[in-house]
Order: sequence, then C-alpha cells, then structure tokens
Amino acid sequence: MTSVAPKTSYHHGDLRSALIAAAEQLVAEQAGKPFTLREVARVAGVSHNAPYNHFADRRALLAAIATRGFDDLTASLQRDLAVVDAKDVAAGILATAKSYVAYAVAYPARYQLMFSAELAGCEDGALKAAGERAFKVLQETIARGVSSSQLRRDPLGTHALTAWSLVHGFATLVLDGRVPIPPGHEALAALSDTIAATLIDGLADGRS
Amino acid sequence: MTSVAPKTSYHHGDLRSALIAAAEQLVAEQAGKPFTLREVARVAGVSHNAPYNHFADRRALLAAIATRGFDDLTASLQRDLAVVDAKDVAAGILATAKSYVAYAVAYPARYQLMFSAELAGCEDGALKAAGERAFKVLQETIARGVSSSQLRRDPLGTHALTAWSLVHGFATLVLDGRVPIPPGHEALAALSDTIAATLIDGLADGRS
DNA sequence: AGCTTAATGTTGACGCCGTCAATATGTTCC
DNA sequence: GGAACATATTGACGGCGTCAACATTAAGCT
Repeated sequence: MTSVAPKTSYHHGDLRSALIAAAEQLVAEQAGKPFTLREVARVAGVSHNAPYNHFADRRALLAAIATRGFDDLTASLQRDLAVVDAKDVAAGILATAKSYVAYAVAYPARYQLMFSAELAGCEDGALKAAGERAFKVLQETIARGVSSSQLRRDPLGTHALTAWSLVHGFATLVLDGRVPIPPGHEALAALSDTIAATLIDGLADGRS
Repeated sequence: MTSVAPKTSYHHGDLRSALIAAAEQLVAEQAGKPFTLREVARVAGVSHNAPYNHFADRRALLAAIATRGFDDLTASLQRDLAVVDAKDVAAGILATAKSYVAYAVAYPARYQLMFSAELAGCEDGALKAAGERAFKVLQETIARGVSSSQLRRDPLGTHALTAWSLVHGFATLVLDGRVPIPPGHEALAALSDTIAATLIDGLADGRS
C-alpha cells in the first residue's frame, strides 16, 4: 500500500528536497529578510551542519531555490501563453507580460530572491540555464512576430531584451513599493495592460 | 581665514559624514557583498559602536547612502537633460534614458544598494523623497511631451511609469550580468539607444 | 554472511556580526 | 567652574556561516 515510498535517500529520506522546501517556506513567510541556514536546518529538523552535505554553502541553497523559481516562472508563462491565439503576436506579448508581472506579485519574496544581488553574476550553471529558459518564452513569441512581420525588424534581438527589461523593471518597482497601487489585483492588471500595450506599440511595425 | 570650517561635530569632527564616506568606499570596493557596520567603523577609525550615535541601526546607514545615491542620480539626469533642446521631447527622453543607464553602470554597487531588497518598502522619509525626486525628472519631460501633443494622451500618468520600468529593468538586467555585453561603453550605449527608441515609439502619438 | 568504504548526520569550536548596557571623555552653556 | 549633554569606548550577549572531528547508517564487494 505504501506505494512508491517517499523516501529516496539515506538517513533522512530526502534531506536535500526537505531543505529546499524549508527554505522556500521561510522565504515566503518572512519576506524581505534573508533566511538563515541554521534556521532552515532547524525547520527541517536536522542539525545546523547537515545542509553542508547537500549544499556547498548558503549561496548554493539560494541558487537552488532561485533555479526552481525560474522553472516555475517558465511554466507559468507557458501556461498563460498557451490559451491565446498563436498567430496573434500582440496578444501573446500581452499575455506573457501580464503573466510575468502576476507571477512576481504572487511570489514577491521568491521573485526578489531570484534577482537578488547575492546571486547576481552567480556562476551556477543550472541557475543561469533556468533563467535563460524563462527569457526564451518571451524571445520566441517576439521572434514569431518579427518573422511574420507583425513586429519591426530586429537584427540584434533587442526586442526581447526591451520587453524583458520592461516587465522586469515594472515588477521590481511594484515589489519595492515604488508604484502606488490600491490593493486588489484589478488595478495592477490594468496597469500591466497599459504598459504592455505601449510596448507592443513600440515594437510594432507601424508603417510596414 | 578658516572660512566656515569643515568641522561641525564634537569629538571626531564629523563622524556622520565620515561613516557615510567609509561605507560608500566599502560598497564600491567590494561590490556585491553587503558592507559590515563594524568594518565601516574600522575604516572610519572609530570603535565598533560609535556609529550608533549617528544611525539607529545598519539599515539607517544604508538608507542614508541610498538617499545620497538618488540625489546624485537626480543631478546626473538633470545635467544630461540640460544639454538637449527642451522642446524636443523625444531627444529629452532619449537623453534621460541613456543617462539613467549610464549612471547605474557607472556605480553598479551603489545602484544595487539603492534598490536592494533590504531597503524595499523602507519607511525612511528622506529616502523615499529622494527616490521620487529622481523619478520626477523623467515625469516632467514626459508630461511636457503629453501637453505638447508629442506623446499620446496619458490621463493616469502611466507613461512615466513605463519609461522608468524600462530603464530600471534594463539597468538591473545589465548589472546582474544577464545581458551579454562586450566590454566597452559603445555597445551598451547603442543598446540603450535602441531600447529608448522603442520606448519613444510606443509613447509617441503615431496618428494624432 | 561480514568487512570495507563511502555517504550522511551530529557535536563542538572559531571568528565575525549587530546590538545593548555601562562607562568614559570631551563640549556647551550658565 | 560645574551641570547637563553629546559623543565615543569597552565589554558582553546571542546568532550567524563555516570548518574539523567524530558518529552513524547504507552500499558494495568477496
């Protein structure tokens, strides 16, 4: 009956996953404050040094969480992109932009961690790859728009970078409390819409 | 002859300024790592507790530095904006955007500190005010563009927010090493140009 | 089986940190 | 000159990240 059994590792079962889960819980709970390795261990119910068997140091655990965050973001973008007409690039960009901002607002602490200064220029290959996968969702939609002439020509691929800068910047400003927004999601969604519309106008081939 | 005299304080002369200077030096030197209050005191040549006479805690010193950073950014934006034709709003936006990104790249650690998660939602009034002053430089140029019909109507003031999101997001991505850029400033300036041009297109009143 | 070896977890220690309390020193003002 | 205050120092506390030494459990070989 016990099915495939949840224990996959040695002493603890699967401490690595348990530590990530504990850390994510702490990140979500006490947003803002950086979590403490010892507290993660405490929550996971192991000694303060057990994590070092699975993560070289605190940054490595941080990177693991951020990697999962990027993968989660990628899935979220793809899900929201899948429901719009693939031919309508403007709708695709709009959906992606709204989805991106919505994700950041839904998981503010996680999003901030993903782009935290502590991880800036991190050499972790998995983290970088996951970040690029998320970016690629945007890139592909825009590339489709360029090749179908719905968007202006873009030899250097700056369109996608512009779009990413915009949504990331907006999300960051909102999370930092720099955008005065009434509570409730409608106001934010409306803002996202307006901003994304401006972006689409800027990218669109107005004269053709 | 001694003019107005630089010493404004008691024992040390002006420890408050000395601490800020020391902290800024540390921030610039070891970019990335958060500075340590004790190390700041050490650099300033005082005991590890002297700072508490001038700053309530570490965050307060952080906020003081960020405040100065925003004021510096404001001055930098205004300087670069002053040399373009005030009537040409597109040129003004372009200059402001380039100036903004250039500032972030010139003082990466300081810029990251200004927008660090540690300060997000900080209640420090001076800090918030300084941030808003910097934003206002952008706002005013764009407002001029709207009232002169060079830019689309903008009843809710989202144009400026869009512009800020874009330049801030781009600067952040560059600083995080997420934008592959060859060393040297030309490539970055060209990118800034392209991105700002897209923004201007998006904000411009294409039909009018 | 049993023994070896490696993986995993614990205990204890080190130095550093932010911060508080108590104390000392210098300044200002009457 | 002395009171009152602002400023700086010393010392302590608990918590942190990390290292080293040790204990325990699982895996692999013969």
